Amino acid sequence: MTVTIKDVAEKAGVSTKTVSRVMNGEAHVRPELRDTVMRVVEELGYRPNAFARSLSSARSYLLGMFLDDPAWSGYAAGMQRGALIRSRQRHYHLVVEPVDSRIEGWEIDLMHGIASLRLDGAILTPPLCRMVSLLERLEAIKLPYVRISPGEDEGRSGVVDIDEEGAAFAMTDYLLQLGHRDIGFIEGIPSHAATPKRRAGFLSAMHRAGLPVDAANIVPGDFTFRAGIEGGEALLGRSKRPTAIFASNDDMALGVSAAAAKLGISVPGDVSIAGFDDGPTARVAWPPITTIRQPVGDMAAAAVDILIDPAYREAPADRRFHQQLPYELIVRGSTAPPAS
Amino acid sequence: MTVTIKDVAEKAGVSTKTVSRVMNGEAHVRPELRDTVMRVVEELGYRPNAFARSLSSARSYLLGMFLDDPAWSGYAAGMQRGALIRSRQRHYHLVVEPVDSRIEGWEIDLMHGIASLRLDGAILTPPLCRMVSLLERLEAIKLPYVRISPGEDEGRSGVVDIDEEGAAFAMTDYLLQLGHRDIGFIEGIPSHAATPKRRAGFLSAMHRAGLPVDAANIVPGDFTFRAGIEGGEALLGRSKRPTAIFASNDDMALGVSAAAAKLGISVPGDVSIAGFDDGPTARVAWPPITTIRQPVGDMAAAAVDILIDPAYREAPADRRFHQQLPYELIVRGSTAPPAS
DNA sequence: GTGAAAGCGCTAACAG
DNA sequence: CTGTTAGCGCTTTCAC
Repeated sequence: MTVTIKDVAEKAGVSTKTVSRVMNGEAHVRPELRDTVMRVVEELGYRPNAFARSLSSARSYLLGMFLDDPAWSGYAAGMQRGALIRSRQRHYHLVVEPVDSRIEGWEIDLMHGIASLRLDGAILTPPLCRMVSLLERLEAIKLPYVRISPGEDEGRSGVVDIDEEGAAFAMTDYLLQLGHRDIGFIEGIPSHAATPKRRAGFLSAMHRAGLPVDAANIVPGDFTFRAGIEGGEALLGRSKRPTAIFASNDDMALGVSAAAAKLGISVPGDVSIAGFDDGPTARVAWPPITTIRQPVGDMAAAAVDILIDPAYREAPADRRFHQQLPYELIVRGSTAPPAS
Repeated sequence: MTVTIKDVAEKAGVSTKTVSRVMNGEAHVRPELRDTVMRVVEELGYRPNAFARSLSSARSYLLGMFLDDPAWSGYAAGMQRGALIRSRQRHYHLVVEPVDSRIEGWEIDLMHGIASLRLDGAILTPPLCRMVSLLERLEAIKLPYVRISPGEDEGRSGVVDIDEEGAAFAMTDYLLQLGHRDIGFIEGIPSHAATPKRRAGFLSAMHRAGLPVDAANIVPGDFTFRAGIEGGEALLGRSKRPTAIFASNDDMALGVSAAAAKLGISVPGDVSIAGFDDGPTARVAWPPITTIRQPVGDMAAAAVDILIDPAYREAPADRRFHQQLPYELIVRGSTAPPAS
């Protein structure tokens, strides 16, 4: 049989409540007693039963991460990894809930799943973090949540993001510094808040440089490699093609790179290519992709910290629960000055 | 307040035990009563509290997946995704436990983490599935586990894998069919069981074709892109270079591809490149990588099914709990007949 | 087929 | 500072 709190209490000659206090690091226990208890805990190899604990207290020590990413991209994987690791450090467990919002009834499914688990909080990743009906449901059951890069309605909950627009501006500016004037841009999927922001950053850098942006230089995309190929072919197939292409994420940048290879256009000799995210794929390309590093792991970890903070339930709108993490411009081999 | 079993029992005019029986799909309930109860459950939106249930019964409806993958490759992500989705279908939850076996004391940490959760079972992925001391610990606490591709000691538990050797043989054979005779091979990380098996498959295909394998044609690797670059440079930098290179996974194949690009060697014109796994990176390369599709998602799902099977606890060595899933040779653009 | 009573292992609330 | 008393919400006996 497994060791229970009673066994420990008995052997240590104290009440179960005292053991409980020690295990939870509460104050008001004499240091000597605490040591005695800890020793017995070690001896017996006692581990509190998480279910019993959750049943009698309000907390479950369980956090949820809701993910709607059919492609299961490096972005989602990195988020998960970051949240997982931090959760463990803080003695919480993470329950990842994959969601497919294309399927009718997904919200109800999701709510059912979490209703029985009594999560202490949830992390909402894009694009779920923008689905108001989901937010309302969570609020209705008073489940605290933190959104990652929602891009709007930021007072509604804790938020972790980066300065998407600033980052896109910085990348565009970098390309301009290299001497590029005719720059193509491939957009992300419209459901993500990052999409308009990255475009805005691109446009504002172009405008600030006094450069016109030909409408044909902005093509739609959806963050997939395939979209990058198609966008790349569209941009590079024109008679007067851009000397640089900024794709809204790395997978699309790789697609552009593939399109260039197909067309016999060299990178970065004939065309420079930039991505966004610095996901796992950006590094396994040749040439490696110049990109914006988005600290997805740290972002997820920050979300965990916010959720665990006891003060968060009281004041979810507090400024300190809105964290913007730094991005970084990573210059690799896919960008160079334009051919003269 | 949330709805409890009592509320349902009261409103339906039955005992809590009857509600419990209905919720658990037990026999011995009159159909009409069952319907009444179900209706009330719907009306009230009742969801059983997983903690209360786990506390009083033996089951937790929680499965663990232990992952030791510092690189957090597509392989691990795919496994996770497959297990996650199947777990939800079966009304279980999956608790992913990332592990870093390079850190002293990881086993104890892991055991602590799971002790409090009373998992119903665990999925062990490579290379954890080969760590005997871990297996012993799990057996000591009677936690059923299923191993993914352990490569040895297969009677010890349920196992899900593919025919690694056969797959490597098939790939090599395909390259031979194309006309290649001088084929380089890059090995995986030694801690994975797949590593010697893939090499064995390669060697046996070469031997069967009556071809000698120069020792210099087999270079070490560790499944990373970097190792692929290094291995590729080693193989392609030689005066008499191989006309094809078979890397033990996709990331390394991409590394070879990058090395070839650096050296000005065209793919597949001058050298053919093949990978293994068909992970997310294989498709975002140019040219796309010819590879072996390993159904990682299905493998993880199969592991979930085995763990949930009530018969598994009794007879973990039963043949039906050893499943070998089919692999598939995926021909893409990175392979072609050798230049004449 | 159905129900009553007794916990599962822990913590909250209150005493002392 | 420490202990006692009640449950948390469910399932398990074991009656009926």
